[in-house]
Amino acid sequence: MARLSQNTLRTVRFYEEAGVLEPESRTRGGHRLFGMRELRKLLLVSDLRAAGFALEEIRDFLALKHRCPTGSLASQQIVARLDEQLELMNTRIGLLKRLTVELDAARTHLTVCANCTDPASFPARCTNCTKLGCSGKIPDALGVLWDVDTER
Amino acid sequence: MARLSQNTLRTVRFYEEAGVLEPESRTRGGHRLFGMRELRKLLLVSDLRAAGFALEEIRDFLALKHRCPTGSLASQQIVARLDEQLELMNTRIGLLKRLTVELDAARTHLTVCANCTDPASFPARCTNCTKLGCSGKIPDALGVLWDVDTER
DNA sequence: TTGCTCCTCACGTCACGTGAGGTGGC
DNA sequence: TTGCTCCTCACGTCACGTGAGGTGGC
Repeated sequence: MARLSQNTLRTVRFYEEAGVLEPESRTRGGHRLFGMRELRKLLLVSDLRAAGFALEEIRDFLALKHRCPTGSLASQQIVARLDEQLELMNTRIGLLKRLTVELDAARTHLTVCANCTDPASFPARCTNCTKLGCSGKIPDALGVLWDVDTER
Repeated sequence: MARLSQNTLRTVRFYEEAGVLEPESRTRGGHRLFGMRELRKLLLVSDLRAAGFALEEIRDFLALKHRCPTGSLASQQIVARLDEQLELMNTRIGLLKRLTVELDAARTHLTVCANCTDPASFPARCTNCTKLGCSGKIPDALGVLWDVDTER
């Protein structure tokens, strides 16, 4: 289970403690035995964890169908939860994308403008820079990294 | 600082303990005083944390320029680190996107195919489903949620 | 003087990591 | 019988949360 899912043994055991996974049986010596169902569940759990969801949320999410009296009610609840999760993930994707743009701008500035100004004050002054790819101002992230006041 | 950066007071203090932030001075009573420089740093730190980086990595990253003898060396090192970080963030974005596609497929299946098969076995059988938007097979995530063997 | 905010311990929590010492199973 | 893997405590860690009890500053 651990190897197939790229997790550690400790993680699998911790998920069992948390009520997310359950071995289908045990060997006489106490070794846990899992089937395909639990493996597929673990793979989904790993993805949801990587997406930033807490174990408790995940456990509740997985238990939703089991706790609904009718299938159509379960279906409704699951759709509602999926909507919440998709929204959260989209905002996370948005944040990551904005940050990549910001860091990429810093990278561009450092590489493109390396020698376009007085080396002593690099990368502070770039107002009149005419190099290709230079935005003409210091990206915020770079200002912080270089301990420079960009004053925005 | 805390309010302006959408963090808690505890978080700001913890970042100080971790050597990431430093108040520019203290009032007689011990109150921390911060300036714009630290606020801008904190905003970057918050973004990097949200992107999944550890405080220690962030601290080292911020200290890079300070620990390089020359500006051009610092520039090189920072560009190298930015490249690593951008790659990591891109893989994270990829994972999130794949998961959104998967969960969205589950959502579609639950809403579009709600009544296209025997309600008792829903959402298991969808092989001959002709509804618009139905892929004809159960998305993995939905299989797990519905505790159904999709056998892939 | 009254409120509200900030201060410092200090213990709690979440999701695991990391040995210590022992057993299982091919 | 030898290796490698698994087992159960149990304590450590990271990034904070959450009071307890006290002071600051307008």
